[in-house]
Amino acid sequence: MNDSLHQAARQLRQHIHQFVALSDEEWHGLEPHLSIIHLKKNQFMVTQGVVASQIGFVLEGIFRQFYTKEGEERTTYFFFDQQLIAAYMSCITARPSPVSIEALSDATCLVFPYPVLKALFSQYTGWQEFGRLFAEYVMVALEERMAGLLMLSPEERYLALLEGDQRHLLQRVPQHYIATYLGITPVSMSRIRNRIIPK
Amino acid sequence: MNDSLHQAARQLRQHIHQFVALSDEEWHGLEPHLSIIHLKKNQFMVTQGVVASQIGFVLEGIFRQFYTKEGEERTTYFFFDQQLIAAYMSCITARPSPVSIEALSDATCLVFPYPVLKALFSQYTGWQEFGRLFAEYVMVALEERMAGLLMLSPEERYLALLEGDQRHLLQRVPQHYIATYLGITPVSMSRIRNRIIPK
DNA sequence: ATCTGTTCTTATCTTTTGTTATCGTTTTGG
DNA sequence: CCAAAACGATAACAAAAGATAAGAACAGAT
Repeated sequence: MNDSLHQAARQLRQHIHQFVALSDEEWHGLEPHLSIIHLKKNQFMVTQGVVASQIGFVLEGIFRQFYTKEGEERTTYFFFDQQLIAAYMSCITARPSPVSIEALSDATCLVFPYPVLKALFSQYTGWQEFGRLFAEYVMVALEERMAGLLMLSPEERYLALLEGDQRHLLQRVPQHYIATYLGITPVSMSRIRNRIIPK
Repeated sequence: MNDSLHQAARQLRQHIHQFVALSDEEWHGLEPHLSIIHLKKNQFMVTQGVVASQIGFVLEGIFRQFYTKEGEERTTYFFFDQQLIAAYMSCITARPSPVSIEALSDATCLVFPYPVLKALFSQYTGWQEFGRLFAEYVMVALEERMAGLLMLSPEERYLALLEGDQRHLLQRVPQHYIATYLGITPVSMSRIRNRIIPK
């Protein structure tokens, strides 16, 4: 049974390796703090208003991150397989999370506490470097997201999604979540689809 | 004459100190690479399409960062006194910058090459930590910017600006730049102002 | 298999925003 | 100091998006 934990840990290390090559010692600083959680569809991993303290790594499943305002939800991000998942901003700032993260399917995650990661930052240069590179990675993603919202029309944003890497993955999420991700209403997105598909 | 350079360097060190306390040795790794540049109003500090390699620190002046698309410009950020200024994304990714940065007034900056900073990252733990904290700082700012664009109406975004820290500084920049910063046209922003001021 | 709730489309109506053009006013450069 | 350019407000019209509601297709649960 612990096999699955070890295998998952290996996957996470592989993922982190894309950012930085950690020594075995550095890696072993994190490994004992890993555990696996299972979530049912529609279960929350992070709840708005609570200070987030867990970092996850998606082993299986789909998640959405969203803001709520006057009962209306706006999706800001989708998380898929083999991705780090967290209300990272809340972890960093230690302020209550403005967003919730919800499983859109039954899901499995490897998780560990952010305080552990933070301690590793100051303890090991490899982890400190990972912290920088990961933050830079998120930064670039956010900049592109912001630029899209500012520069592209709703139709262009939809088309960009269709051409993106996550094209096929997004087919598994309800369209009204995608609509709010694009900053428009589901009705408006339906019109856009209608306008485009005929081609 | 070198006095001004030293004084500027002290200001930069003070600014960086908000992120991390550098040892004298760490600081001296950067100091020799600092220089001062003067820009005239409307002069570009970073040009779209060129790989940026300079980090600046605004000593005096106002700057705007903007995207261009089919001749239309959208401002993504304003930079003021005592702020680090760069097409950081371009520096990090070593890809041509999608944005330009333009002085909106005669300006003075302290500058240094990004490659120097990058070398300091791997050489000193203090600098590595600064790299992480700075990236995290930018990340949080971008997340808030994105959330604003996704969650707030144009009018709410304008009101948020009026209540922001940079309230007074923004009075010195032409309104049509602010309009594109909010993701709307100058005409639309004029309507919003009209709608609001009567109160 | 049926029932219930969700999801998506479509239609209608309203509101908001963009577009274009005009007109004072201010700023800037020669 | 003057002419030209830039700036901001406003009006009129067109285009796009939001709100709401109705209905069809689909999935999940009992």
